Amino acid sequence: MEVVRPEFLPDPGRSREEMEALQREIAGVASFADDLGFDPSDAALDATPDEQTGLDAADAPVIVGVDQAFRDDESVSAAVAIRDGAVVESAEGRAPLEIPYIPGLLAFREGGAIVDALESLSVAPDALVLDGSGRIHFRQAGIATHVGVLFDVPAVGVAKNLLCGTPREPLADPLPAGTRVPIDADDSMDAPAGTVVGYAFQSRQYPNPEKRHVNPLYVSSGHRASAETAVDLVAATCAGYKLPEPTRLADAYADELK
DNA sequence: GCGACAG
DNA sequence: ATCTTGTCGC
Repeated sequence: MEVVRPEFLPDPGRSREEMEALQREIAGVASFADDLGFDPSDAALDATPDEQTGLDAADAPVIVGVDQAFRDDESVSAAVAIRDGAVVESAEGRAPLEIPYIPGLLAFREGGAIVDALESLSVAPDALVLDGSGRIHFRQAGIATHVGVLFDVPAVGVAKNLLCGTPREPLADPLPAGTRVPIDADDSMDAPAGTVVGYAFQSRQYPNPEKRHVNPLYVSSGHRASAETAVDLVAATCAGYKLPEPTRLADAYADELK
């Protein structure tokens, strides 16, 4: 695929102020409304052809999971494309690590490798699933938003920890599988207070949560999807594990490359 | 000054 | 994210 907004490429050499200004600009052109072009349920891994309503495996949407691993002074990005639960293509990208990890500026540290990987992908993704936040970000432009806007493709962010925002209800330790708790914007964010910027989503849970439990995922829209649809897509691509399959596969491939 | 923060 | 074995619970 190809970058369609090169002016938004994450340049690690910019000053912090310039990076933040770019993120506000990106948030301005990002869309947090549904514009997927497919039904999230059709992204289910077990989308077996159904004579009545199902679609052919060849017509199922292509979901691309993206994740990074680090080796010495370089970032290695892995992009794994899945269609109907099967891997149709894998790509890798690399870029030198030029800046340290700074909360809120993750895209400027890892974005280069991600762009490198996605540019070498020959299939056209119907949606991207990235590790990190989308709209759950101080300036509503997390790494999922940044990458989604760069390529103008639907994107969702899946994080294991909450960067900012406030769960509408306190997150009980063992949340039942399937639970969705809205994440409201707080004072640290640009979004108007009360805006639902994402969801805490319990993708799976152990049989006896009282003894051992799984923490929820923090899902947010990156681009061209609503917060609800972002969760629907993640829920459809989970296969019994905490992380959605596209992410798990990209994670494993990135480690393999490293 | 203190707190708080994806990967 | 990464450094790392066993161990607990399912």
